Amino acid sequence: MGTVMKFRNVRPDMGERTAEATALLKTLANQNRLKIVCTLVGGEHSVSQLEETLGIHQPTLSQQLTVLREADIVATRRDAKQVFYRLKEEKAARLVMALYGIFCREHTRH
Amino acid sequence: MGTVMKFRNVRPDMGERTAEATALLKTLANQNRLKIVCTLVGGEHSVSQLEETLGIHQPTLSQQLTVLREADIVATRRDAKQVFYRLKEEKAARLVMALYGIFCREHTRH
DNA sequence: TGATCAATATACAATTAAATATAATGTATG
DNA sequence: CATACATTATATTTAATTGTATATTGATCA
Repeated sequence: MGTVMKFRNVRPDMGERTAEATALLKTLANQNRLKIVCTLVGGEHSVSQLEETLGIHQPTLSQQLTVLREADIVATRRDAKQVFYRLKEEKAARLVMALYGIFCREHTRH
Repeated sequence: MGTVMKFRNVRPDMGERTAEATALLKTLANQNRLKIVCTLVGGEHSVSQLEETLGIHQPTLSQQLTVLREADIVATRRDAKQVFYRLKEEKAARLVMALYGIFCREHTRH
């Protein structure tokens, strides 16, 4: 109760996995990239769709998509002139869902 | 099925909250800080306990604790010479628990 | 075929921020 | 006031972000 929190029997030592976890956190710790990934949770989008939906200008968008691609978080499919992006990494999708629960619903404490 | 994922009916637009969310992600997107927060999920620790447990040398530890303090993620309590840190921000605790679920259990796709 | 347009990607440069080691300083206790 | 512990300052290195310019790729049509 109060503000202190304890989860004594869960012990998330996270140990060896902090490297992997922080890598994912870093990749998503950018407003543009987080918006992109959130959008892709709803299904694949082309670059121009993302550009219009998010209002991120094209080279910036492409650069951040490259970051996500190199982090293996997204995959692409080409259809004629357009390139469609989709989520590939389940961990990223799960993290976004968790963020959604934390930030976009008010404190559903159980 | 496959690698493509869709959550059509969940729509985490995240909208206005990306700023808040990325701020938290950024704060945790550092191995030292993530280890500290993971440790604190198990209850409060003094700086020297953290130093010993995590093997982070003392000024670095103190600097990262300052970052966490300024982000309002931890709070402190002084007992004689020692300062004890504890988690204060529930969102951070919830995010760490989510990370634990994602990285420290193998794919509990239920 | 080659000129052209539209969609996407890359290169580069400039700015700004992050990380961490070393050193110096603060502060409570005994 | 000496000690143990904790914090802050400084300096250096390294990385992230984003704008502008340019390049690539695929489609279209004269």
